[in-house]
Amino acid sequence: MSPKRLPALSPAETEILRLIWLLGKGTVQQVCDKLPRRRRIAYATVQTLLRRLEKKGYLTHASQGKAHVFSPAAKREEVIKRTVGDFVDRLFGGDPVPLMLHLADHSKLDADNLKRLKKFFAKEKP
Amino acid sequence: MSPKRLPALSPAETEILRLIWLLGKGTVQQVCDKLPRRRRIAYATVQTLLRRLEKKGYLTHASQGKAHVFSPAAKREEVIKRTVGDFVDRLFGGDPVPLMLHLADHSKLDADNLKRLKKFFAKEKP
DNA sequence: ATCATTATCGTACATTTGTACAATACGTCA
DNA sequence: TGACGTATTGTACAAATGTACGATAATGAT
Repeated sequence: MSPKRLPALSPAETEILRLIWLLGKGTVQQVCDKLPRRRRIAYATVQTLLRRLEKKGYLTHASQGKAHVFSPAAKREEVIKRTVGDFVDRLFGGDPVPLMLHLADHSKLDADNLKRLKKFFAKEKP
Repeated sequence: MSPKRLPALSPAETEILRLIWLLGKGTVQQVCDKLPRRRRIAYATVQTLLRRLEKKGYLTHASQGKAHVFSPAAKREEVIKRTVGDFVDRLFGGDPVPLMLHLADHSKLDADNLKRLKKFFAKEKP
């Protein structure tokens, strides 16, 4: 069967889920600590978002001592694909090319990344 | 002065705004007609979204006969930049490279677009 | 002028989202 | 084993979102 379509992620949920991916797994506290300074939200808020992510099927938790350790319950690659797909649909009508060109144009890419991208596209059949 | 930060776009609003960009300008009816079949929503709903986009500062309207003609009130390029930026922040922590690689990997690019991208990256300084 | 047509406006409303306090439970150390 | 410090739960709530009905107003044809 195809992986069932999970409910869409809200912006705030997306960011929290990203942090869990970054950590591999983590407690509320650990997620809080990873929050970028530009994005200060209360412990309790993070907790709610983690709960909601679990209810939606993106996370599971295991109790370790007093704390809950949340970990991914859906394949990151899949989630990314769907999320990016939805985004491209809404903003670009489903055509990824304008987005790629936009990113290429507006991102300050360091030499290293530039090389990776150059190589990637150089390798593609013409 | 820097262009003032408009309130964030909701997903549904984003799609409607895209259609206005596509049309250049248009009435509620015209926007409805451009809705992809995958996305059937009522006339009145489109109307509400257009009104909200206007209130937020993304659109203006001019009355032409009985109908309202909505047109962009913010520079598309700016809006795109901010919207994509927010998205990259939330899903990739601000690093555009994974998104670019993801897109390159998962999009079925036709020869033409591939060439554009190849050329783009080939041209960049090493 | 009147009627049918078609647009807009005002309003509504259930959900979701973002944010968080207060109360309770669980472990740990003395 | 009792107190202390965290962690979790339950609950709350205003604002935003998605969706749309009913009433009203403007237009064009007769």
